[in-house]
Amino acid sequence: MRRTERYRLFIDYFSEHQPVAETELTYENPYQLLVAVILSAQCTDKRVNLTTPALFDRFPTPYDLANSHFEELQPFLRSISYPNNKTRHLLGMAKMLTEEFGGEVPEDAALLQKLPGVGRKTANVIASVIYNQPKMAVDTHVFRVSKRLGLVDQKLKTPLEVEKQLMRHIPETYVAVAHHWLILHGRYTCLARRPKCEVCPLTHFCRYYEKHGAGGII
DNA sequence: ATCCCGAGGG
DNA sequence: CCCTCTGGAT
Repeated sequence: MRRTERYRLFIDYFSEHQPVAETELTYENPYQLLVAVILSAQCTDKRVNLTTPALFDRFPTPYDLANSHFEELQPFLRSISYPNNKTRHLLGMAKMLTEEFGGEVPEDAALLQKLPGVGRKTANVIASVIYNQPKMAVDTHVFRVSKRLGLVDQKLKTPLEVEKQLMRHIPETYVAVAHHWLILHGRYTCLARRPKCEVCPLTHFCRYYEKHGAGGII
């Protein structure tokens, strides 16, 4: 099957069954989403959402965060992964945001990536969700699922390579929603360890299923 | 044991 | 390219 055909089947299915797909992180403004996405590295959204209410209550603006310090902030992040790194990231991010960007979250992905704790994936999420830019953030789910489905070469080794191939094939107007489709599919069906092929609606064009069959283990 | 909407540093 | 960070869920 040709690659363009896989994209058509993928988009057709989710357009029909999941026309609206958005992030599960809870946030009320760009600053809050930026913080939430930074915290979400190697951590479930559910756990981030348990952490952020107290955090946003104590630090409602980047200025509050910038005026804090490690010992005060770190306890808020104790129950998520990499609390020490993320404490440093948030403090550095807030400092740069307030000192260089007037407290506003920048729109440009290249500027976003200058912020401590913000890599390409996080920058693309912000640019896409907050500023409606056609950016594909490649996280662990997008990386795994797009390869399994055969949307990109299975041998690709970096998220950037996967991002480029996806962007080459997905129409701009579908990039944002397709990102969330890949996330949702990876989180609830195409699981990393034991994908639920028996209930997956995409097996008729999935390269992973074609190769491993039902119940195939990685 | 392996993974979770990664980033930074070597 | 690799490694480290590092809590919680399965």
